[in-house]
Amino acid sequence: MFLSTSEHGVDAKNRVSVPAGYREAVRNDPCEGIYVFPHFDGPYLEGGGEHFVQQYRLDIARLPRYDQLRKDLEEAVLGGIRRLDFDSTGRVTLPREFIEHAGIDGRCAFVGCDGHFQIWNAQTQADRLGDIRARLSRRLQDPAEAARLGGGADLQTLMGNSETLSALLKGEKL
Amino acid sequence: MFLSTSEHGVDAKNRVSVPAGYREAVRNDPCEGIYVFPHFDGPYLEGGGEHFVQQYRLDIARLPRYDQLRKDLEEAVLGGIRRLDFDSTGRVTLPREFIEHAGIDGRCAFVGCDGHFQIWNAQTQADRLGDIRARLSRRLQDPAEAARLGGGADLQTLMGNSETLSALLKGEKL
DNA sequence: TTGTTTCCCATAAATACCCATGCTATCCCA
DNA sequence: TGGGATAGCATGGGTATTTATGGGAAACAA
Repeated sequence: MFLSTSEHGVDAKNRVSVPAGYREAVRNDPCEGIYVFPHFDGPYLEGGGEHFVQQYRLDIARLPRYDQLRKDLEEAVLGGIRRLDFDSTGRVTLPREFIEHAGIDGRCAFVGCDGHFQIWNAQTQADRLGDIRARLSRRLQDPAEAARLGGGADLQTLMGNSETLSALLKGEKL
Repeated sequence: MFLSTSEHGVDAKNRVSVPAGYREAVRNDPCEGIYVFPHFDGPYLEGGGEHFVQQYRLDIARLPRYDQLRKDLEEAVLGGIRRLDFDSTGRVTLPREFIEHAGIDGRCAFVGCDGHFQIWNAQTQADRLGDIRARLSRRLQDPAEAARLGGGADLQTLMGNSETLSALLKGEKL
């Protein structure tokens, strides 16, 4: 999966090398490339492999057909997604509107988030990181917030407490 | 499937290039073209390939024979659909009434929504996108709304990502 | 005719493809 | 342990191909 952050240059043709580890993560996908869209939540792009798109399609398909949230997601997410194919050296070309949305000028940062990744203007991302760390530090001092993060139960405990997991372990289907 | 948004010019003969990726998506259909109709939900057209039409036929066929909803859908959807064939360079000619319905003047935007796509007046679509993003961003800050969209990772996802968990769920011991 | 549609060709811009270079971390052997 | 060889990665730039789009000739309908 997608892990770690790395910074890359974006050349005059809007090409950028996708981190080798990310390419490795999508090696078994049917197509040689990544799916990316301008995120609605801020000046950054979100992307991933086949599985990443499937997850959005699934989430959207679960909503009622004429639900406003569904229609919005279809247009903003599915309508925004573009498949970016790797060239022979593992680069992709960013569409101009993506570059504008993320305010990328020369350098960008890939931030791995397990099942997906983000692409930021390199400087913006670097600045954000400090704020994010400070916020986390502050928030997790609140026991209630800390508890949301797993509450201290490890897998063993979960297995003992969860009927679903127990069922699974007995070979039943979800 | 149909993904991504792209803007194209509509010339004096009402011709417009269908995005290459969309043509690719219907390559295996029996006919060289797309099916389009003026949507009842707003000033835009909706279209797709063979599969798109079949889906509507199925949905409608499932309704009782003399149901008003069925009759309306038959007339508005099935009656509105036209097959637009590609010319040798991948363009289609939009019927006059389609152009009027969508208020297209010079430029239009194709918005891919997975199984189908929409065609908007380019400016209208650009303006809407800003609103949609803002609405989504706002809505998904509400934990209740966010939860509708899948919430935390489900077990299947976790299983796909973690060898340890997969092993666990298959009954192996830690 | 006159207006409309279909087919064909021309061109410009955007995109994909190819090969070359420099950097760095790693390995191997003295 | 040091230093050169090596492999993988990031990056630069030239060329070919595809795509979008404009316009004209031929076929068709009113």
